[in-house]
Amino acid sequence: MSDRFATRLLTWFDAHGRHDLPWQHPRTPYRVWLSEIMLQQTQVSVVIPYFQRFVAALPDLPALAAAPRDQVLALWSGLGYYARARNLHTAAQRCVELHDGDLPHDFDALLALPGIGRSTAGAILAQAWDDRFAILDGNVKRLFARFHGIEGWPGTPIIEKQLWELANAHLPHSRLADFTQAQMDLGATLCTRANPDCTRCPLHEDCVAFASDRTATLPTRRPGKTKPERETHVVWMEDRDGRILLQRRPPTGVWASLWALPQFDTSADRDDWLASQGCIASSTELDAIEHVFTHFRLHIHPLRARLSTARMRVSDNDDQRWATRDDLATLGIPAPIRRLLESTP
DNA sequence: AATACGGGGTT
DNA sequence: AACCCAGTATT
Repeated sequence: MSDRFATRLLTWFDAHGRHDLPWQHPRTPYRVWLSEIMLQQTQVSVVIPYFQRFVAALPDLPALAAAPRDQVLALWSGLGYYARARNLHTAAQRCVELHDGDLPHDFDALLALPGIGRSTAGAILAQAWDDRFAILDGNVKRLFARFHGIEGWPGTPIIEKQLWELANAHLPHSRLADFTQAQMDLGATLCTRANPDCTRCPLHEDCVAFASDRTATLPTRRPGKTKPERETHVVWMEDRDGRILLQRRPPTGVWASLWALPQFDTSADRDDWLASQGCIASSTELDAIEHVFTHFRLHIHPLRARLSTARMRVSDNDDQRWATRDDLATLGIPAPIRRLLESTP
């Protein structure tokens, strides 16, 4: 049986969909997987240069599995949600151990890999193998919330369950890769969050939101909440040769395992640490940097300190290192810290 | 069921 | 300045 939704969407896709995304040529399971992970909560235009750089450095799954963790994080640096990079790396190694160096062609085996949930597993199977699985990303949620007039924030399990059922109900029996891509292309180009272009939409005749003039209020917005503010103090320490002291962040929490500046909750803690570090020739407070996360707003107070000696008592190790300006490009560094280090003379 | 997890784009 | 984006893992 042919679903009008799927039929019309596929016809539209052939004429107006995106057929030139980098992960579509060639469309291998590895490249599909990598793109799906990078695209989690991240816009296509942002992902493209990262994807190109990543596959140039690590062109296949065994290369990724064999790469040092720091290289993977460096390739990810600036994309955010760094657990994605660590999970990707771990999953690649598991594929080498368990699946002969390939991504498994099996829903449950994909789901068992770190970083792959229900939607990404479906996306990989549909895109790489034309298997009949639904996805439910932001685009698909928006499409079906509007098409069927579903009220309620899609973040709640009740609404999400309804949307999964609709996504499955509209699945065609062929062209699953194209159907998957078509939903995302429609959501990205016509059925956009703001000002959807309904007159050009192949589905508007059957769309509940269009018929009832509710495209502006569907899908229902997330309930608003005020963000807490947090403060942190960092020390930008330079030796006489201009090398910068970096410390590895703890393995969990914000910026897990990335290289950042020594960081303290209070200026008193910072000063205690500084006093223990030997001869400081000079120190200057720099302007605070504001950085907004999903769940809080962080004010970073940098102190720039210059050492009168060539190097400190501490030597390079796995959690602490003196980096030259050139080294910064090869390391995984949080975006605001990188901006600070690279924008200040 | 709620929260943690980045960074950038859009309006 | 909100709000959102090709979500997943943890609690």
